[in-house]
Amino acid sequence: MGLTKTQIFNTRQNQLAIIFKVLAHPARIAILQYISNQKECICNDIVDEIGLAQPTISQHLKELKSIDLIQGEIEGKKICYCINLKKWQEVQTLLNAFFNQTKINCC
Amino acid sequence: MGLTKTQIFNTRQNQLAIIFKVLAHPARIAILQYISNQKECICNDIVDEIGLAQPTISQHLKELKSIDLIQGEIEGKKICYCINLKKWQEVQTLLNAFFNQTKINCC
DNA sequence: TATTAATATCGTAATATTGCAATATATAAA
DNA sequence: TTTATATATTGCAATATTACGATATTAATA
Repeated sequence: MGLTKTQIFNTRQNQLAIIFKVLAHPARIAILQYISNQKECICNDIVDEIGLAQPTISQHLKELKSIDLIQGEIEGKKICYCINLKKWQEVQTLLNAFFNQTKINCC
Repeated sequence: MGLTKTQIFNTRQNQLAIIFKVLAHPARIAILQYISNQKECICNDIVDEIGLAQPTISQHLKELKSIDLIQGEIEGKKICYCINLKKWQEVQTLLNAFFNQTKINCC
C-alpha cells in the first residue's frame, strides 16, 4: 500500500501530522534556524549555507510555504524569505495544546 | 538518491527531525491521544479503536517506542502501553526551545 | 535586445514509509 | 499438553520522499 489512510482519522489528527511532517527533515529545521537568525533578507545564500543543491532547497522551501510557516517576498531578482510569525505562533500553540492534552496516564 | 544527508546537519537538527518524524503520522497521533485518555492499561483494543490492522498498529507502536515516547509493560499475555511522561515533557521542552529560538525576523 | 543572475519546475533514480497477509512467539487457560 | 489469545516479526506491494541534473522562468543589467 504505502498510502496513509487519512480518512479514518479526524481533522485535528491529520492537521497535526501534516505540521509534524513538514518539520520532519533536518534541512527544513536548518533552513528555519538560518532564516530566523539573519536580520536581513535571505535569498540564495541558503543554498551555500545548507549544502544541498539549489533545486533541493527550493523544494524544501516549497514544503515550508505549503503550511505558511515561511513567506517569500520578491525583491528584484531575489526573493526575501522570512518566517510567518503569526503562523509560527499558531503552530507552537497547537503543538503545546497537543502535548498538554496528552499527558494523563495509568502507569 | 532518496537518502537524507544527515551528515551535513548538526546533532540537534537531526534529533529534532527524528522527533518530528515519529509524530508525523495521524495514526501515531491517534494512538498517543487514545493511550493518554484511558485511565487503565491499553492493550489490543488500540487495534479496534484506530481501525488499522494489528501488524500496522504494532509497527506504529514500535516507532513511538523508538524514541521512548511510550513504554510497554507486560501483563500476562497483554501489554500495557503508557506514555513516558518524563520523555514526553523533555520533548515538549525541546520543541518549545526550537520554536522560541526561531522567531526573530526581518519582515 | 541580449546576457547574467536568482529561483522554480520537471523528470527521474534511489531510498523510505505505509499497510497488511502470513507467520512466529509467548503466555494464559482448558 | 493442547488450545486460544495477544502481540511481534517477516516479506512484500504500493506509494511517498529525497536529491539533483537539466531546463524554464523572471527580472535586473549591459
